[in-house]
Amino acid sequence: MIKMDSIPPDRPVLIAGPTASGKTGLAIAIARAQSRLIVNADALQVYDGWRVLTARPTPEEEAEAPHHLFGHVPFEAHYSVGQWLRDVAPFLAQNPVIVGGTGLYFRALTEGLADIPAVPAALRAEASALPFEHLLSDLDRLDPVLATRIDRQNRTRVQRGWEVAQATGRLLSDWQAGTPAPLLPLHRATPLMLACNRDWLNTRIAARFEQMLQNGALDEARANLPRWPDAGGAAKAIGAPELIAHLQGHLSLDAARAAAVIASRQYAKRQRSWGRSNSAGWTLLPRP
RNA sequence: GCCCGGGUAGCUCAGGGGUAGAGCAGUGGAUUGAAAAUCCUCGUGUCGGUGGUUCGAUUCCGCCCCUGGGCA
Repeated sequence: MIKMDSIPPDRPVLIAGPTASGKTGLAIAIARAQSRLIVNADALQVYDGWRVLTARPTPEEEAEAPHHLFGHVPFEAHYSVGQWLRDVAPFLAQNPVIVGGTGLYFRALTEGLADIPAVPAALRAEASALPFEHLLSDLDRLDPVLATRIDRQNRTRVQRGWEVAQATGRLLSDWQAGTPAPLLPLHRATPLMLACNRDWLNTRIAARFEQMLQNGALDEARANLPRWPDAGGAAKAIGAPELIAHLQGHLSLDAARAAAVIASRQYAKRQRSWGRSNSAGWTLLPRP
C-alpha cells in the first residue's frame, strides 16, 4: 500500500482516516519498519475503560512499538483538543507515528490552535443550564464578530463562545485571531490519509462490532457499569450507551448491536466529509 | 368459517374525493478546547389487487389477496 523506504525517517508521520479503515495496522507497520513510537490522535482512545469498544491497539499490538496517549485519561474526566496538543508536543522531536480518527486534532497540530485556558467545569455547568436564546443574545452583545462567524443554530458553538468570554474576560474571536504558529506544519510531516470506499467500510464496521463483542466488549461494559453514572468524556464512546442499556435490561442485544453499528456508520460518514474537505497536502491511500 | 382491526417512502406510522407527509434509516455538507461531540441540507412512493360510483378514487362501495387479534 505504501513503500516504507518512501517515508522520510526525519519527520513525523501522520495517519488519518475513518473508523475501521485499518489505521492501527498501518501505524504499527511503519513504526516497526522505522523504529518509531506511536502516538494516539483519537479523542476516545485516550480514556481508560473502553479498550475493546474504542478499538484501541491490543496488548499484543502495543508490544510491537512504544505507544503513547492511549488510555491515559481517567474515565470520569473530560479531555479536549487543547489538552491533547499539550500532550503530543513532547513527542514531536522523536518523529513519531501519530495516528487517529479525530480530524480536529490533526488540524490543531498542523494549523495551530488558539492558546486559551481551560474553562472551569463549574462555568460549563452553569452555561449548560442556561436557555439557548439567553446564550445567543449574550454572545451577540459580547462577541458580535464570533456571533456572525459561527453556526448560530449550533448550541455547542454558541455556548463555547459564551464560556470563553465569561471565563477569560477576553473574546473567543480575539483569542482565535491570536492563534500561534502550528507545532507541526504539514510540510514538516508525512501526512497519510486512508480514503475508503463507503460500502467496503460499512461492511467492515459491522464485522468489527461483531468482533468487539467476541473480544469481550460486553465484559468491558459490565466492568464499567458501576462508574457509568460518573463517566466523563468516556460516555461518548460509540456503542457504550447501547451496551450499558442492554446490561440494564432496557435493550436487547440485537437492538444494541444494530444501534451501535448505525452510529458507527454515521460517524464514518462525518469523518469522510471532514477528510474530503481537509485532504489538501495529504497523501491519499485508497482502500481497499 | 364468522367478527373486528390493519395493508401508504427502506422501517414505524399519520392523513384523506382534486395523485400525499412525519420520525427513524440513508445522502451531501459544516467543523478553532464536548469533535466517536454538535449542527445544517435533501422526501414520487404502482397509497395491496381488481371492478364500480364520480368530471375526478390512494380516499367511498363490492369482491379478492395478505396480515394482527377475537369467536368458533
